[in-house]
Amino acid sequence: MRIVSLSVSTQSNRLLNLLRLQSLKHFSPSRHLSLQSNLHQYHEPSITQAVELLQTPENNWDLDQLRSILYSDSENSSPKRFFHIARRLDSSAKALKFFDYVRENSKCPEDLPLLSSVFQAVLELASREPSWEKKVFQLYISSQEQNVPLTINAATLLLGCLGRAGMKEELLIVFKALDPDCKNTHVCNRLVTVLFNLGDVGEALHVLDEMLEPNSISSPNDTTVDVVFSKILRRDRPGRRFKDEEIVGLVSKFSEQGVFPDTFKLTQLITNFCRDGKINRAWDVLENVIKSGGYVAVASCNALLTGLGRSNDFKKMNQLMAIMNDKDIKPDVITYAILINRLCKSWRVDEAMEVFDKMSGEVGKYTVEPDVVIYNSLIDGLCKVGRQEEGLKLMEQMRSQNFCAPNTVTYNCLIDGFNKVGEIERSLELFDQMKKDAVPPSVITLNTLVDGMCRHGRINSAFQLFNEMQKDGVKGNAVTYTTLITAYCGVNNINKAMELFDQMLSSRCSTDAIVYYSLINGLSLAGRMDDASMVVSKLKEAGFGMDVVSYNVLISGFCKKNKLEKAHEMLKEMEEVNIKPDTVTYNTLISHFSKTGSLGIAHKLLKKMLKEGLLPTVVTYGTLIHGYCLNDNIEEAMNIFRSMTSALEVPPNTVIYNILIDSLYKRNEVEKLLSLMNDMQIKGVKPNTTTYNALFKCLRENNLLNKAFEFMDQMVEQACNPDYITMEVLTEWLSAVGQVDKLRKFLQGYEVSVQEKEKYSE
DNA sequence: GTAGGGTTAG
Repeated sequence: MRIVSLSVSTQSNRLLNLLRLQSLKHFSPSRHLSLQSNLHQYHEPSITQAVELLQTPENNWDLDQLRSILYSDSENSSPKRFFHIARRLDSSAKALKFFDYVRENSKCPEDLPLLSSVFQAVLELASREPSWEKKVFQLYISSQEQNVPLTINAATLLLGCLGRAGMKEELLIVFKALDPDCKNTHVCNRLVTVLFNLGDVGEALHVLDEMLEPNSISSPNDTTVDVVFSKILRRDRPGRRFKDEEIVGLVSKFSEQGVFPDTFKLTQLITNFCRDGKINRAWDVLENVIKSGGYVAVASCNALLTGLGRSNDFKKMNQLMAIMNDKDIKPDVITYAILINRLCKSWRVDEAMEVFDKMSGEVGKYTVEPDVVIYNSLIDGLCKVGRQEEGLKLMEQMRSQNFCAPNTVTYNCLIDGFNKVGEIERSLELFDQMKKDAVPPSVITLNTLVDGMCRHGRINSAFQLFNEMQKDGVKGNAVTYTTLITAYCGVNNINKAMELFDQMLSSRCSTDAIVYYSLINGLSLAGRMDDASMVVSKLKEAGFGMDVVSYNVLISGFCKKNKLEKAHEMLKEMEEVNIKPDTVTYNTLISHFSKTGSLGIAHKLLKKMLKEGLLPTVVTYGTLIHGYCLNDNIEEAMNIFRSMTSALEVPPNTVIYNILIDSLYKRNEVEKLLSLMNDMQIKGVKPNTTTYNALFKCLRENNLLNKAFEFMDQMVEQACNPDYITMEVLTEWLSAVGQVDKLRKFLQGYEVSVQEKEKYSE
């Protein structure tokens, strides 16, 4: 029955047949029983007759008739015929009786192939009967006792059965006892498959090693490669994972023998290595296959290009493109998309445009037609470097090409581009055009517009747009809420931020940790620590975790409110959830203790920080210097200032100078202050408005008018804008001494630059 | 291929 069903050409049967045909190549013809050849021959009346005879109870067998059917001529008593008779019996018990009959009527050793064939049929039948697990191995033992060798197919079947039954020990016994010429590729493939299924990767690799020996009769074929790489790629399979070097080693050894993973598996291997950041391994795999002359599709190269692109390795990308060119692997639209995208992401838009031009071969005709993705990458790239107008031109070019109409992403990129240069009106125009163009806006369109408006002070309009778009069916998400919450916190509208947060929680909008972090930050900066703590609880209830930055934010907030026990609680919690305090954590604490006069504790913290392997930064020094200044110990502050530059090579910045300069002004030490101003100039640290404010106050105290004029000129020269404090100090002082003219000239110095600034921002 | 936050010193 099964033979008939095999000839039915359903797809799965065709596949089965293909597999069988493939393994045929490696069969020793004398042993192999082909199910393919001359099927009809085994349905001839004599076979049916024999089967009918053998189906009757053994004591009813018509022995004469049987003998005449089976042994009348030598052509009749072939292994193939015997096999097909045995296989059509309805139980292994009946087949076994037949086996005994043949054994009694056969001459040894000439008739051994007959016995082997009948035994294969016995095994096949037994493997489909209840309690096959026990039967199959027992049958094997008895065949061994009778010195009947296994056919290749019997061996394969047996290995499969023992594997399925989980009988690993028996499996290896059977394999080791096989005749050497029976251990061919087909059988070894089955063993390897079975060992993989049992999770014994080590033993499977051992078998593979033997297969890979030179001149092995079981040299690997396509099935071997398929089995091995299927296992490697399916990481959920039982048994240990393959080591990277094992994978690369197998590819290389298979390649040497001229067998290769198929395109799909090769690409998967490369993708997986790249995803794990092991790009060199991916490279080795592809290189091995290419060098050994295996077929490599462009998809596999694209996988590697993606990996190389992610690590910005343009050198290797070019190298790969050269190899592809050499091996005549034609780049496709994906290849170009990868190159163009990576170049754009690295701000190398002109080179990206060059690649884009290269895609077109003959004039006006593309060798590879660019697609929407490529256009969008380029438009985004152009916008990110401030070339919005060129981006718009590309969008027009898209319209003139078939099947390449601008889509939502195209518009999103351009809208973001105009946002980034502050041209919100043009962003909104594009948004209108989008509607006319029947390009549907997405939540990203919404978020991009909301972000642009918020960043340019139009928070309420942004909120309005959000509501309108919700009505039009574009629902906001966690990103929308983050943007709005951050913006409202930024203008100190904490209540509105909290309101939005509650709205988000009560709507069924998806949330993530970032929304919570944003609000925690806003609340902490506003000093609303109880609210901040409440949001932290909600974050945890929602199943999210805190990160080091958020802990720092809270610690800073608690310190400023002088709630040290709360800050300490946070530190304890960090330890519990295994988040190590970082430099900012230490800086925050050191700053607090410096300011409150506990410089001893501040130094202890500094020591601990160093012990943890964290290097002090300019901020660390700044906090300590500020601490000593506040505690009226400017000498020690200066000591630290000097040591930071000499010993540890942390260059001071404007803030450091401002701390010292402000302190010197308050102590009215004008000489030292001026010498620091000089020091700044030597070190190339630019003073800012805060610096000049302290300086002018000090100069006024000491009535050093000419010095003030000098620095007023310098301030104009450096385009450092005065603020209301500068104006207050200078106005009071200069009008008191009748030098309003100088003040007027000072302000005139800014007029040009102020106008220029406005021109730029237009 | 497109969107969000980010702490510490003046």
